[in-house]
Amino acid sequence: MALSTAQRAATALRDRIQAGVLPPGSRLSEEALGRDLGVSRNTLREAFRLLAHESLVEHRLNRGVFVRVLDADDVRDVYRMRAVLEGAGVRAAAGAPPALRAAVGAAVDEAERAAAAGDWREVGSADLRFHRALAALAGSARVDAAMDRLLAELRLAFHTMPSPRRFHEPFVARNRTLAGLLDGGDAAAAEAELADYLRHALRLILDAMREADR
Amino acid sequence: MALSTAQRAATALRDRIQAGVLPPGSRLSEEALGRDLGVSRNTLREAFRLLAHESLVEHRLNRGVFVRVLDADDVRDVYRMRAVLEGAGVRAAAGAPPALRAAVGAAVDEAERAAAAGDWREVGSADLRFHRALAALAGSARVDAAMDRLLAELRLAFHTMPSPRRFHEPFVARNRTLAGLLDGGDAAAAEAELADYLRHALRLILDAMREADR
DNA sequence: GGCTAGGATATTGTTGAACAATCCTCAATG
DNA sequence: CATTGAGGATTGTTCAACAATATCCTAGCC
Repeated sequence: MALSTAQRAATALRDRIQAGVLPPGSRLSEEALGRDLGVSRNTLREAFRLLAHESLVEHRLNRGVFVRVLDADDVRDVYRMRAVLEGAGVRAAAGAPPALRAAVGAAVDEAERAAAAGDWREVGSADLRFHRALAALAGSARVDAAMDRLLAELRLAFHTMPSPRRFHEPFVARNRTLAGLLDGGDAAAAEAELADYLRHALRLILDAMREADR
Repeated sequence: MALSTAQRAATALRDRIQAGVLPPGSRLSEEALGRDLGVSRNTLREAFRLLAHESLVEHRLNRGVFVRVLDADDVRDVYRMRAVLEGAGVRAAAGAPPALRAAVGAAVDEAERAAAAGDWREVGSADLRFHRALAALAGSARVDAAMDRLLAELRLAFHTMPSPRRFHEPFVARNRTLAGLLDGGDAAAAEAELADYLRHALRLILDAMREADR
């Protein structure tokens, strides 16, 4: 037992949330979930704190914990922060270790392979890996951790996307373009491409959210 | 009672940590602290989770929680992340709302007043406010939150600084310089000044840490 | 003397039950 | 229709107990 019971309960909940079994807005009843997962209320509460730390869940005093709901403002802010972290990575690309630079290209390769196979779910996660690799170029553990939290949050919003293909397909080519600019050492162009990419992706998500609201 | 018992316990512990009553490395005994604060072990554990979220405290399975100890690598990484967040703020300064830009200047004013009065502790916290205001120029709630966590972590390292004056005095003038460059709209110069400022501050802290290790 | 094994001790991890405090529902009232 | 209040459900907190794990000390060995 390398992990505590609370950590295992948190993992079980995290899986259910990201699989969509517990959709955003759901209230997580301590009694029902505790019975379901076979842990006591106190332990479940510790698990809740862990998930709250990851912003997957929101704790409201005396009202319980709820699966996080991202509104349009949240999504806009997530993209602002993405621009900060990924932008830092892109600017640091020239001086970054070869291993980190290679990870960027590898993620693009995987996305292209998955796209060719029509596996859009895998395209999505390769896309996340690509952008995580961009931020990692900054060479900071804290930037990496912040990026991970950010992407976990973003995954919540992806649940409202109707067609994974329509959302991910346009970005495979853009990722390739961006990786090419980085390899070529054209930092300014890479930064501009990244900024435009993020604007584009943000617009698609916001459109989908407006759509889903009706 | 707007705050939960756990939150109040966390506040009490946070105060003791930042006041140096509980120095980095201290083990926080559940029983002793629970008796001391008048809360149960379960509630204290919830408070621990909150502080762990702020990186003030570290939870090791089956060994308890300890006041966080920053080593040299941690401090270097904190400054890498500061460069990312504050750099983003500086680059966004031109387009930032007037209220946010005014906050930058106000923090410098306060630091100068405190320096004139010889209150070096207040100079230190005005300095933190200044840099928080820089990051805030990015206009992102998530950047603000990340910056707050970062500065809370950094405060832990400040405890090893022998002379607050020697550490804070040189930076009052540099902050003024930086604010001037921002007001003048010279973004590139401001960015360069920020980078050099951070290098300078990092070096002072690392020197002090090496000193303290003997 | 120094090292290892093993057990006593202390601390954390987890549980279940109990009660207090708070929120939500919904019917009765004006 | 808005308000109020009782009742029920859920969270907040405590307590006591036991299990699991780490730490420390001692005895025995080389």
